Amino acid sequence: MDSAEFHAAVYHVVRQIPPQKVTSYGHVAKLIGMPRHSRHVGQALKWLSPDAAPPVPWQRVVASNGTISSRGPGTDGAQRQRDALAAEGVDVAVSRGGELRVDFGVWGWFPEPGTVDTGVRREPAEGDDELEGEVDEA
DNA sequence: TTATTGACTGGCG
DNA sequence: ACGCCAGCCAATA
Repeated sequence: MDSAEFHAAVYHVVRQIPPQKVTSYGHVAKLIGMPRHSRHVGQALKWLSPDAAPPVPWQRVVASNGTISSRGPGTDGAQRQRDALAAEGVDVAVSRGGELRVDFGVWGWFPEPGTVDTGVRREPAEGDDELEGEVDEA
């Protein structure tokens, strides 16, 4: 899988996160079959253009402990993520230290790998004709 | 070529 | 709860 496919897989999976649900970078990495690429999931979302169509609900991906990474003092990314989540009804708690976090027990979405469509089926082969309907069975 | 850098994770104290 | 560290691996410098 090259970089473009990795991006595509990340976007495809992230787009399947239901509204009012959140998951972690690490879990997205697992879902696309690359469990050690959690950081690159973040990169893929970082590089995502805001006017992508269809939109990618990047706000539904947070760190494995449920917190939203600050991305540095001078940035507002975490704030925008909180706003985006709040806008769709997700309760984002704010700790005393100003740390943003969501309760995975309530909002978590962690399906088993293989139960979601990664958008990457198999290597295209000669005469590999396929009905477009059978992308998933679960 | 090697070194550093992450929208990270998991373990240990 | 919090901090520190090792592992991780593509992109950058």
